[in-house]
Amino acid sequence: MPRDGLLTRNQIVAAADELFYSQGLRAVSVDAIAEKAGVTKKTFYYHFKSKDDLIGCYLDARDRPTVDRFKEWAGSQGSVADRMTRFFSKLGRSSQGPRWNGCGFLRAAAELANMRGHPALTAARTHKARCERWLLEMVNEEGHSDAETIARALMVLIDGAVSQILIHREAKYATSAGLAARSLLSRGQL
Amino acid sequence: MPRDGLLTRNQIVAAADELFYSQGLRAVSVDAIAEKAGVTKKTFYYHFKSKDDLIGCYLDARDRPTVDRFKEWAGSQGSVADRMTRFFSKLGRSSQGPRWNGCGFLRAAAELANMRGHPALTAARTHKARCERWLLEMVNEEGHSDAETIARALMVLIDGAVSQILIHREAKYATSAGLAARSLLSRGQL
DNA sequence: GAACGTAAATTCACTGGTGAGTGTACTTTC
DNA sequence: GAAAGTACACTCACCAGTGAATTTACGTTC
Repeated sequence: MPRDGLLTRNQIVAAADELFYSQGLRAVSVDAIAEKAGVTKKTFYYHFKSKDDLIGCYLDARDRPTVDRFKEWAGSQGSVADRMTRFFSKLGRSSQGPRWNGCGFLRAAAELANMRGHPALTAARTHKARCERWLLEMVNEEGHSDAETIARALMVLIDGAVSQILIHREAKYATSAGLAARSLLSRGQL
Repeated sequence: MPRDGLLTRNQIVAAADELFYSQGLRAVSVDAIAEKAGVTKKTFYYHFKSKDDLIGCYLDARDRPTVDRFKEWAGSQGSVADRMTRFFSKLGRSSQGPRWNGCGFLRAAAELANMRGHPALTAARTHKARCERWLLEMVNEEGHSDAETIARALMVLIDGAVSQILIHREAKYATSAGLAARSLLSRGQL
């Protein structure tokens, strides 16, 4: 009994998102995703070329929402230093939720590190570039010299904080990252 | 034909190291490791309780050598800022080697993020704590206030740089991390 | 110092289960 | 009635882990 194709496809991606994000890419089988989506495997393969294809779509679907959440965390009031402080504070709080498992893009890149050309790596790169661009715009508006280097450093702080929290499960790494961000922005160069 | 048991065990760990680090944990089968080590699967299971057990041993074996390499990169001359600058410069260079695939501990933690209690997560935490302790000692010797926060921030910078380089395969993220480290250390507080 | 027994180390062949992906046929909508 | 969407049942490869038998090193005994 055919339902709306796009709806089915979205249900599959939603199921994949839950499963992949919580358990990892290779740990989740196509069967498990199909079952969670309430669909047979053949239907799955009607909508996606392969599991790798789905992995790419899963990450693509996560891109915008993630960046939007970041922007929301940072807010639009105050200096870049203020905004990053808020950002890291929110990150610290959010990371203590029971479902939090780090950055899906980072984890995908870690798991598929050797698969050059894999759609997931492309998606991760694209996403991280978009984050960095957002950071760069913020830094630029404030008129820092060497804004690109600063934006990259902020990106390093974000992913570093996420990684450390994932390992230790302690929010204090976000606080430390916030401190580093403030000191970076209060000078702008060396 | 029994050989020296410890020798065989080490050969298995060495094979696992190559395979796990280059391809990931779940991507590598016990069969592949046994074959690379020149041993049957049963011999493997004579030396290790399970694949998860081996994964833990693989990371444990990596701990000390990794920290030693870090110490060597940083050297012992100059201020902490100097040493971190050298460190990030070496990291940037090393990351461009053909075999480099990021941090094995981080990647293991990313792949097994949901496996609370897994030996790999314990090993990763232990290793990162050891790195952080090294950083803390360095920072303390220089008499910074709030040395713990600074050490944590340096740790964030290291793993952040490694993550960004893994994603973009560009060494410039190490340079940016070095800049952030210098600005962090040149003030020490905020 | 030769024969022996035992435990450590190893092998081959196997099992039960699960993985990704497919062939064919059915159903619904337009 | 054609095409889009879905289902069931299947293939074949691989995977983690095991059972039973075998080989070797080495300390003990005569």
